[in-house]
Order: sequence, then structure tokens, then C-alpha cells
Amino acid sequence: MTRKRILDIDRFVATIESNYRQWDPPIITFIANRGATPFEVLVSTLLSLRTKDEVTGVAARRLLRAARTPETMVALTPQEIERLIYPVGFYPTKARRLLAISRLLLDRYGGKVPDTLEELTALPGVGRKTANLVLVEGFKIPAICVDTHVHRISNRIGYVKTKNADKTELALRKKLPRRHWVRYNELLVAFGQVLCRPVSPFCSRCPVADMCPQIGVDRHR
DNA sequence: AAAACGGGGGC
DNA sequence: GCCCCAGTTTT
Repeated sequence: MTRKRILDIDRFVATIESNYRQWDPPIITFIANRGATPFEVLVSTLLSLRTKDEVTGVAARRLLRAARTPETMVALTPQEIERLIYPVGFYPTKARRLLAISRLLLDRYGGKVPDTLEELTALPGVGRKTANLVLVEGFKIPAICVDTHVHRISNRIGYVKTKNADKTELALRKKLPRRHWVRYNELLVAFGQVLCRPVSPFCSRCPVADMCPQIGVDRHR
């Protein structure tokens, strides 16, 4: 007779929260702990496309030191941007997108980043994930940003069971208490970067291992 | 040499 | 939903 195990999401979030400050994940350290502006969140996310989090963090710092507003961004040439963001890869695409979005923000929004999902996803190169991240980290508006970490870990701990990120977002919208929405993303990204990695997670050092049904299933350390 | 890193957009 | 995209690092 098998009993359905229910994840105690409050205890899960609280446990991650109490361990959070011991970790030093590059993206979250840069975006969340530093109180980044919406534009900085947007730029960091555009750099992160198919790029490891550590690399993105270093490149984002360097680029944003040179240009932390749309005004200063459009003053850079594509070549200057490409040099600043090395080695994230995909330079022409990323430089073009950064410039296009910066110009568009200046033309349409007076240099401000809009704060609705509809306006954000209308920007070229901005989809649901990026838009939700700007909302929740840039504006601190309750939103659920399902990036690869949130998707992987939400499923790994058995809180949701979905194949794709959009489904996970819908499921979390229904299940996850609203009081966790703002914190959930950054906690899970930090957790996912440092311990609950895609392959070979460090289960032996995991503070929520007792709540995880995947212990002993994945190859873990 | 192959896999991992991730998300947007077009159809 | 499925496919395309295309550079660097890790295994």
C-alpha cells in the first residue's frame, strides 16, 4: 500500500531560505542580492541565452559597468558590446538584440522598461521567462519565472510533474502560495546553481534531501 | 568527439 | 508541439 507523499512547500522554502546566504551563485548574487534595475535584469537575461550561469555573471558585470541604461547602451557599437560580453558566445545575435531593445525602450517607453507581461513579451527576444524575471526581480511584482532551474527542481522534488516550462508555470500558478512567488525563483536558481545541479547534484550536502524523492535516483554526489 | 549550457521564435 | 538557432566549456 503506497501512500502519496505530499511535499511541505512551506518547509521546503524555509529550509532553502535559511541556507541561501551560504551560497554564492553568480547570477543571483548579481541580480537579486544587489537589487538590480529592470534594465539590468533584462540585459543579464539576454546574455544568459545558452550560456552557463558563471559566464553570464562575469559578462553581465562587465557590460553593465559600461552601460547600465538604454541611453548608455545605444552609445556602444556592436563590436564594443561583443568585446565586453566575451565569452558568452552568440555575439552578433546578442549584441544586435541588446541594441535593438535599448533603442526600442528609448523610442517607445522613454528609456524605461515596461512593467507588464504583455509589453515585455512584445520586445524582440523577450519571451515568458525573461518577462517574468524582469517583473519579479526588477520590479518585485509577484510573478513566477520558470527558468531551467525552477523547472528542473520543481519537478525533481515532485511538487509538479510537467514536461515543459510553460506547463510548470501554469501548475505553479495554481499550487504555489502567492506569498512565495517573489522569492521562489531566486531561491531555486541559487539552489540549482550551487547544489541541485542538472547532472551530478550534491545530494550529500543538500538541506532538503529528506523531502526529495529523487535521492538515489540521479547520479549524485 | 560529444555533450552540456537555455530560451525565443517560426511554423 | 516540433524544429531551428550556433559559441564556448566540460566531460
